[in-house]
Formats: sequence, structure tokens, C-alpha cells
Amino acid sequence: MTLATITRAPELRSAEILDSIKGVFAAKGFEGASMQDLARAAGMSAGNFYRYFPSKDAIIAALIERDLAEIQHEFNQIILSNTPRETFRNLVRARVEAPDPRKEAIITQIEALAAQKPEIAALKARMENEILGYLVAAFGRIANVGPDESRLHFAAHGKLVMLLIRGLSIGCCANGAPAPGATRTPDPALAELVLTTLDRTLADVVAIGTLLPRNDMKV
Amino acid sequence: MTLATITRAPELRSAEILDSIKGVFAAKGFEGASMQDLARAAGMSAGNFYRYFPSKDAIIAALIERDLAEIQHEFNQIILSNTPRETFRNLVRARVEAPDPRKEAIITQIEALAAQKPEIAALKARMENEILGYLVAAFGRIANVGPDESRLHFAAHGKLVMLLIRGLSIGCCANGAPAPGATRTPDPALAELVLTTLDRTLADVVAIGTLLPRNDMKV
DNA sequence: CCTTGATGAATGAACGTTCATTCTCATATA
DNA sequence: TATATGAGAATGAACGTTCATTCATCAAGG
Repeated sequence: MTLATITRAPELRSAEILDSIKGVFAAKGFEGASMQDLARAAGMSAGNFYRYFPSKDAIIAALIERDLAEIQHEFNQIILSNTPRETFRNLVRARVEAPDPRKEAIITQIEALAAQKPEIAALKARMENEILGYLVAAFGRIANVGPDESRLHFAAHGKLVMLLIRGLSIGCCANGAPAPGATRTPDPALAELVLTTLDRTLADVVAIGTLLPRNDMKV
Repeated sequence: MTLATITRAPELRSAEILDSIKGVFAAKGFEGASMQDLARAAGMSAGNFYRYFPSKDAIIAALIERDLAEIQHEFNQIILSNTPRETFRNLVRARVEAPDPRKEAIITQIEALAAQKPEIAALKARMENEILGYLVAAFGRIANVGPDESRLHFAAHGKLVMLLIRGLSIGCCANGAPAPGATRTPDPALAELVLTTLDRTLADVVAIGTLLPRNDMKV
């Protein structure tokens, strides 16, 4: 409390709260976690929680917003890099080899919530479309083609990459024991397969790019 | 009601009920669908519903069990076929090109529920492990290697295939409009990419198989 | 008249949210 | 320095609703 009070900006406080409750959502699910649970995890009373988030749904919305900002930042690294392909591959590798189980569990919850709450569904759709946009832009940068061409030819490739990364993170199988804090074994062999699939996709993108009007010819 | 009474076997009746409520689960989610909703969709009262399923959880369990049986049947076709690779590809193609939105929505719900109910998590784990087993067996049949070798070398490939099919079905992006009965456009380009990825994986499996002790040499 | 199938109102627990109240503490006042 | 003040932070009990589940009751067929 005293420590919390020191934190001047309420936005920082909100971010702290989001951090502290992520685990609860991951462990109990969105509906399974009561507001009392969340408040307890955040170290405050149920009532006071509403000073930071006007509703339970708003918490999920804030989580989505935060993840999106983070992802956006990662893609900026790719776009600004002068070795975009390597940068892309490194970021993907990090995500594939050291996934954050809490983040993935929350994405699963959002996925399920979208069936129930149109507002969340819209947020999810926006998030996915934005990420797809970033991916397509990154592909355009890597294959050196303009944005329109990129959008036209690489949209499906972008979706495939999203599919692979998300699917891997969900840990589509072999989780078995529901031990809460257990370090999930994400099957290195599968991770390796996913990575080579991503490499193949990237190679496809570059190959297609050579057949398209190049971006740098205009200059 | 009168029609229902004619149905002699209660198991058939249960299957009918499962069919009629699948849409409700898909549209509203597991927690979003109340027992009243489900009973109404099944054309009976809330109380009477409990004559067929002892609890809400049991409905999900029954749905999982049914899907598993169906999948098992499909894999039997592959194992018994004398052109297993083509049979496999055809089944996958059907699933990729004409997905059942309700089934996938329910899988999403199960995924999220597993975080909350250990019983469901166990069921889910069993289902995934069984499907993986079928896939590995099918790969063994296709690559003509024994079950032990298959399990040893193709487990990751099986997981990759599961990941691809499930990921595609989730419609990882570009669903946008939450119109309930809308025919989702599953992006044929993405479907095609997934199929070629599956073909590559299958080719990898066969290639690895030629390096392994063959199954038919023993006879 | 008894069994079977079905009803829908009743139950009780759980949950999101609200609100009257208390606490904290920096500043103002004397 | 000692005290008063007031605004924001925090509490936790209470509210109203929803929902899974149960049960007393009924209808019909043999």
C-alpha cells in the first residue's frame, strides 16, 4: 500500500495491477476468477478495484491493449532493422522457444470470451487484424516489395505464421499434468519443426517477392 | 416430445440432444449458455434435462467423447486403407476446406474451460493424446515403419499437423463480423498454404521413414 | 394404480457491482 | 511544534441478479 501510494501515475498503477492479476486469469480462467480473487491478487479490496477498472470486461480489454502495444513494439524493431529477416527470425525464435504460459492462457480465454461478448470479439478482431498488418508489412520489408503488393500476396503467409505461433503457444498437446506453476515442456522437437516451417514460409515469401515489382527500383 | 418419446434407446436420445445444443454452446460459450437455454434448444424443460445429463460439465464431457469417437473412426479409414497417404490427405482436405464452425467454437470453449476445471483438463489431455496416437499410427502406416519407430520419430510431426488443423479451424484471423450464422470465409489462400505445409510434412515423414528400419522387412 | 417421462417453480449459493464508512497523510493554521 | 482539515485511497458488507440443481407435481399408457 505505502509502496503503491508512492507510485504517482495511475496508469503505472494499472499496469502493476494487470501484472499481478495475469496469473489469476491464467490459472482460473476469465469466469473462474472472481473479482474478489483478482482484488486479492492485486493486494486490495474488491471495491477499490473499481477505481482502476470499471468492469471485469475492462480488465480483459486493458490486457489486450497492452499486449498489442508490446507486439507493435517488436514489429517496429523489424521494420527499422537493416537486417529485417534476421531480426524477424530472432523474435520468432524467442517466442517459440520460451513462451510465456500466462500470456497464452489468457489468449485462450479471450478466444472463448469472444463467443459470448461482442465487445471482446471486436477487440480480438482488431488485435488480429493489426498483427496481420504488421506481419504483412514485415514481409514487405523482407521481400522488398511495396505495401500494396505485400498485402495482396502475403496475407495468407502472415495468417499462417500467426496460426503457427499461436498454435504452438496453446501447447496443442502433451501438457498432461495440470500442475499450475509447472514449467511446461513445450517439446523442443515441435518447436524446431515450427521454426523450420516458418523458415520455409519466409523463403516462399522472398521467392514470391523476386517475381513482383520491387520496391527499390523506384528510387 | 411425442417424437422424442418414440425414440427407444436413451443413448440415441442423448445424441439427439447433443446435436441440438451444440449450436447454443458455439454461439454463447460454455458459461454464457444457461441450462435453460440448453433445455429450450433441446425442446424440453430445464428439470427434465437432468434425466439425460447429470450436470453441465457432463455435457461437455459427452461432446468430447463423441468427437473423439468420430475422429477415431476417420483414422480407422486411414489405417485400413491400402492407399493410406491419399486417404489421409483427402480427410485432411475435407477438414481444412469445409470446417464445421460449431465444432471449432466448442473446441475453443473446451480449451478455455480446461483452465478452470481439472476434470475437463484431463479429458482434453486424453483426447489430444489419443488423437496424437492415431496420427503417429497413420504416419507409421504411411511411411511403413513400426509403431515404436513411428512414435519415436514422428511425434513432433503429428503435433505439427494437429496444430495446423486446429489453428486453421479457430479461424485465427479475419473473421471480423460476429454475425452468428454467417458462413465464415476461411480464406482459401490460407487453406491452400496449410495444405501444402501438410504435404511437406508428410513428405518429410516419408523421407525420414526411408532411413529407418522398415516394417515390412520382418515379413 | 403404478411406472415412466416431463414440468417449472423453488432453492441456495456465487458473483459482479455499489456504497456508506474509515483510514492516510500532506498541508494549513495557530 | 501541535493540531485541524480535507481530499483521495481503501474497505468490506450488502444488494440484486443469475444460475445450476432439486423436487413436488402432473399426464398418460398399460
